[in-house]
Amino acid sequence: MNVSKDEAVRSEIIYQAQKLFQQFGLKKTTMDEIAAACGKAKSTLYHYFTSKEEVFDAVIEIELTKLRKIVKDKVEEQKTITGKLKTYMIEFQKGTLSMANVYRIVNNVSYDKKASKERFVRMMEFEKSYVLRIMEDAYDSGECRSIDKEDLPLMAELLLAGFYGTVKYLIEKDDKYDQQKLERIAEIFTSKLFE
Amino acid sequence: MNVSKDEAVRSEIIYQAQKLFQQFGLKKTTMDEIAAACGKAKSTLYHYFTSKEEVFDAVIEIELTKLRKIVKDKVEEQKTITGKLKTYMIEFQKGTLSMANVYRIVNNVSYDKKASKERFVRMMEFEKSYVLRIMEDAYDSGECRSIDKEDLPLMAELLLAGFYGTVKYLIEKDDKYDQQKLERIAEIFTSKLFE
DNA sequence: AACCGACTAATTTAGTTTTCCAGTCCAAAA
DNA sequence: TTTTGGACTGGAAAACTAAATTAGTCGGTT
Repeated sequence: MNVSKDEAVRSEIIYQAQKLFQQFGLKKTTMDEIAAACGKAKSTLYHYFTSKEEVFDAVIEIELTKLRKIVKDKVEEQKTITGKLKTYMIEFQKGTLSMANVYRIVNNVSYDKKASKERFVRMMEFEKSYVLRIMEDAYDSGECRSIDKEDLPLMAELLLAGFYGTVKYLIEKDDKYDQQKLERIAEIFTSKLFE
Repeated sequence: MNVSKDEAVRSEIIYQAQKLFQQFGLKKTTMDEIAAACGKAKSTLYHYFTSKEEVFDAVIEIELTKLRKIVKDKVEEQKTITGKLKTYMIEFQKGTLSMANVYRIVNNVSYDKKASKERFVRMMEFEKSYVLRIMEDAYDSGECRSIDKEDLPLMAELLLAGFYGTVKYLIEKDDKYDQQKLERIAEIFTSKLFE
């Protein structure tokens, strides 16, 4: 055994699991199926992961890491705080739509409410800290002087919760997704809340 | 028969149903129980309402009417648009906490997802139009000139969806309800979004 | 016209059996 | 020694059934 081989197998399991979770979701994908897709026996999987949930979390982590990289690159192209925040919202939202597993976390599509909620909160904590850093950077370099620095954490929370609450409501109500409206909402949220 | 007698029976049914729905919810309250509480036979109820759902909707309507009256009185005490909007949010939210049936609609606690979502959307449409009127009045009397009048409907929607999305998220996360934080959120939402 | 009791059709619940699947164990292979 | 696979297990979920509830109807009574 060597470490890189070990890593390769792990990656293969995650890769195959991702495809299956993507299509069928956490509940309707079995460990036997993941093992079969890898050409291995189920018990082999348990040498690399302690549980099915852990496999799923690994898949989610990979997807989120990918998504966050994309979002980060786009955000960094922006110069102003409002440009950054607006870009963040639009790109993150766009990304969730193209990643079924992440979509399920963000929109609480699950069979295990408790676990799903925990994943959502964990993800949100990370996003909040990222948005907060964007805000603090802007604050430190002299933008948005009209806001108290100690209000920034609450502002970050409000921005995210408000934005996702709004998107969710609009999706529920309209039953269709409107890219332009989304941009308009992100615009209002950022410019009004933050300029 | 006379009309006022008819109305009295209707009211009695709604009143008894309200108490039962309050305690047990829509699903776990039976028409037999409502009838028994009224001292009438079940079939009598069907002279006044065509279905159990209709009784429930009547109860909701009564509760919402009461709540809206309270909110309206409080809002009218306020002079400024931000004062009005902040008061609206806080009072409406406070009201939902004291009315179990309204609470269930607002927070989507239900056994019938589709019906519950419809009730929620219907309620929100009404609230949106009320908030919009507050905004338009303020606009017409010269407040908030920095906003396009045609943006007001979207602003009303954002305010409500954002506020409720945020409150929901905070309740989920904190698992407890903080009156002061709620006020701070309403404050930021209104002052930042609207001042 | 307002009401009731008895009825029905349909849904819900409760109980049982069967199937499935996450996770373990042990032996064999590498 | 480390990795793997096949067989196994316990517990949970699915499928099915029988029994009980309950929304809504109807014919008759006051």
